[in-house]
Amino acid sequence: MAETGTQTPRERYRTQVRAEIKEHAWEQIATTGTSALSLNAIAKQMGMSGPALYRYYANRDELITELIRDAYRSLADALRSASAAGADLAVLAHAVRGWALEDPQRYLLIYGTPVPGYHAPDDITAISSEIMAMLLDAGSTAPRERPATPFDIHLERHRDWAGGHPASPAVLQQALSFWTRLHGVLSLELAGHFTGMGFDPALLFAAELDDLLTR
Amino acid sequence: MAETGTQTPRERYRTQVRAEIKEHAWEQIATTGTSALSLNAIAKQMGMSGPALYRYYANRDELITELIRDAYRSLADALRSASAAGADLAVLAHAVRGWALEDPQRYLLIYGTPVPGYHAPDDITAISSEIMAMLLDAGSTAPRERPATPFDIHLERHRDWAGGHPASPAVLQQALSFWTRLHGVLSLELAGHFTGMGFDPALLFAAELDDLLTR
DNA sequence: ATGTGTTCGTTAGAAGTTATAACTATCCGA
DNA sequence: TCGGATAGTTATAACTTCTAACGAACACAT
Repeated sequence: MAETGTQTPRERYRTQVRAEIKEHAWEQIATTGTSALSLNAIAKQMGMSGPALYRYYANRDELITELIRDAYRSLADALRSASAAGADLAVLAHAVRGWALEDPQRYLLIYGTPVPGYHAPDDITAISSEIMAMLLDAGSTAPRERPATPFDIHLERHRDWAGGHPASPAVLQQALSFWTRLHGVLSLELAGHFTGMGFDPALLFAAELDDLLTR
Repeated sequence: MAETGTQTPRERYRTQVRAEIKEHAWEQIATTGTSALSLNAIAKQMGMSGPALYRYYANRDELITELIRDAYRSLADALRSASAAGADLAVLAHAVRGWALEDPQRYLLIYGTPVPGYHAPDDITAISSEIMAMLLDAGSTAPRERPATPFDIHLERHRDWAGGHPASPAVLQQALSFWTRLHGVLSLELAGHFTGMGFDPALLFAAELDDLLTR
């Protein structure tokens, strides 16, 4: 991002082509899903022969990993700008939902069915931690008061994932429930499991969120 | 299932081969995921040439659809036998969880990322409805009493998906939350998003369930 | 018992895919 | 202006799904 001015022409061209490849990849993913992503098809769309693309991405996995990274970054950005505006968990929830509906396949690329054996590189899990930290921050502005649950006690002893965040176990639990509940509604909605049922998924989403926050 | 005695030898052989194909398919899915399922590889494993398999399944989609159908049936069976033993929602929840952990890819085949444009045939959605009905039955044995929520009012007017089940809106909502919450925890767990975080997903699952039932 | 038609499995092949190797052309910096 | 790095090409291998054409096996009726 910085240092663009000191790039050589070749470097500039290279990053530009890589970006264009990703754009075509996103288009293709949005319409046909990630499993049907074809490097060959992208190359043709860009007017070059298949193998030329391997100058820019070593293989299909590397491209997809880059897309996953970008997707995580995009989600983190959305949450960060909401957080910067002083958002509480309710606002963050609708930020997540809006981001997911904007491009369902992008959401599913992150939180959908993974290929067995795939392990995200460390920098991606770092973004994931950053997202978690934002949830914990938002939950800490109005921490819940309630009697300790068995899971609270468990979390007291297993809070490494919070990365030293000084949230109470109740807030830790709230962040986890926030994540799993919103994902529960969102992923079933995006996967089409509610189509034809008649009710409005947005209201179920709101109900689940409300139940969590007014606990 | 019935009429096995009146099957011709050819019919018997055919259903037997189809079953064997599915067994190999499940093996392959469990290790490499559904996206990497290869009809060719299955044929080789069975000692026959690739195209021979097309006598039994018209194409890859038809085989996968059959696997989805079997998975739904298996889940419905698990819930039905638990229900028959007089299970409440808590027991059903652990039945679902046990069933999912038994074969994660089988769960994800049903509830994971779908291929855009795929529509399940009617008999599969019928099984899905049957599962929903069992949740409503279980929730009706000890119906929740509580003030009506906005979502309750919405459900009052959009309850077609319940298929004429006489459950109160509160129970309808409970069944939906049951579904989405358990799926939220389970799918993230099965997708590996909790690995390395340290806490026990079973306890988060239990906490989410408890929160729903003691509401 | 002997046709006979259905069904099964084969090989051949088309049209894709990912990915590598080898070659050429282009570009950019020294 | 020259020369090495880089970009793109074609050819090829090894896959995939799936169709077509053929032969062989089998079950059933006469």
